[in-house]
Amino acid sequence: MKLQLQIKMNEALFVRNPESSELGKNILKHSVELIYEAGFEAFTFKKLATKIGTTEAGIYRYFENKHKLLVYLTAWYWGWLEFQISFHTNNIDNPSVKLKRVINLLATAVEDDEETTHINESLLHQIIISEGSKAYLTKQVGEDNQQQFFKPYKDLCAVIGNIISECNPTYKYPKSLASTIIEMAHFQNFFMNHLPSLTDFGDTKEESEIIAFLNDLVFSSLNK
Amino acid sequence: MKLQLQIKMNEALFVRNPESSELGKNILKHSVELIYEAGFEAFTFKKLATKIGTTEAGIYRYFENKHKLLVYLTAWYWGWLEFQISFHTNNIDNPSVKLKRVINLLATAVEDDEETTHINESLLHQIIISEGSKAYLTKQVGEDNQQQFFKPYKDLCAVIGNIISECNPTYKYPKSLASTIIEMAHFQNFFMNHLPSLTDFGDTKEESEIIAFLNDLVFSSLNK
DNA sequence: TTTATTTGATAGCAATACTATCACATAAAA
DNA sequence: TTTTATGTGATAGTATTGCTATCAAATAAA
Repeated sequence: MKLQLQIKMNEALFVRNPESSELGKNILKHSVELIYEAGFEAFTFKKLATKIGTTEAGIYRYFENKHKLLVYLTAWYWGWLEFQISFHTNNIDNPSVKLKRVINLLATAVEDDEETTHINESLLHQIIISEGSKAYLTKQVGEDNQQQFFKPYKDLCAVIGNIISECNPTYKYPKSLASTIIEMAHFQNFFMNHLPSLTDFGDTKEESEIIAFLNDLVFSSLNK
Repeated sequence: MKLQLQIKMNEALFVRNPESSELGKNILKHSVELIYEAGFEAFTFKKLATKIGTTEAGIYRYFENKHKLLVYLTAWYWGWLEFQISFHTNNIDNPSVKLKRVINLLATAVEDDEETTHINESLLHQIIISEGSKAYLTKQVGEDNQQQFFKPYKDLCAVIGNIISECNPTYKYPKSLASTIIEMAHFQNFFMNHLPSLTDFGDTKEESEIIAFLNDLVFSSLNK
């Protein structure tokens, strides 16, 4: 059985639904690869079109501009990750165990699941680390937020915040701690690989150390 | 007495030293204002030139491109902040008191010190919150780092890491905790103002709450 | 078989990101 | 006082980016 994971995306993120056609799926697939290779600043629809073998105008039929495409990809990622979390923490009663599992999922490089989607989750994970914050660090955050573009991110944050509150109902900052975990799972990874002196993991460059750091951080706060 | 605070900048960041001429200082002053108003993506040398009353080519005589200018401004900010920290924690023996003071400085909106420099520190602080990470979240981090562009940031992180180690010599992640404090002082501020559901401060939007959160986070970790 | 949908191909335009050149003013050096 | 160096202004030009519009061919649905 080959099960198709379909993530319901916000309609305002695209002009034409990229999941609805071959070209659309190609745009998603190759944009992930190209952003990964070239970085978001150097990424253009022209280059993407050439890579796919279509024209610039063809891309514009699906996405208004590259910012919307980036927001689409990040939203997809957060939706996908929330599914992964609900899947992997299913049937776990102990909220601390659940939270540890969540931290693992956040900070672990994902393997590409070739069966389920045309998107390479492993590359996308790297993109989220390097480019993810650029989706909201803009002048238009307000409007984008009003259009619910960041709902998947906020939902995920709420889910984690709830697990935190389960661990310790008196803890005062569940949402801020949740967003801290999410951001730091990525930033410490980026720092470790590119600006190692900002971390304590420069020598080994092991994800497991980031996980240990985050666990220490979180459970110190919750078990005071 | 009017004391001139001069921050020694990395020579590779500029073509011609902007501190060395009136036009140069104007570039710094107005670029801070323009990036603040328009955001970094919409900021161009053309617009800056028009605002100053010079030409595009005039700006290029000082900065190779807008990325270098952003890196310059962030480097300046971190240098300035390290000075503020060493100034305001001078003569404090107790490392915990020192660390609290540091968290305050990181998370508090600075007032512009019109006397000392032509740069509006208050606007620059806002720029660092919204655009700061774009200085290093690029494909060229490696080369930029080799040229020591991020030294002021790394130095600041080292300073804070040392205070953390003074507080608790057995704590295993002083540098990662330091970079976490720095980043979160800014990100929680950005979230509070633009994506409030990612924080616990959406109702009040008070900086003091971010400070309380960071203090709780840090001293829970250090006083286990 | 008609009609709607999707794509490819081409054109074009305004803005961006630069580089190059010449001339003028001014201030320091000879 | 003349020479020389320095900083700025003005103009021009080019490649790329970001985006819109139009037309025709191919394919699939009605």
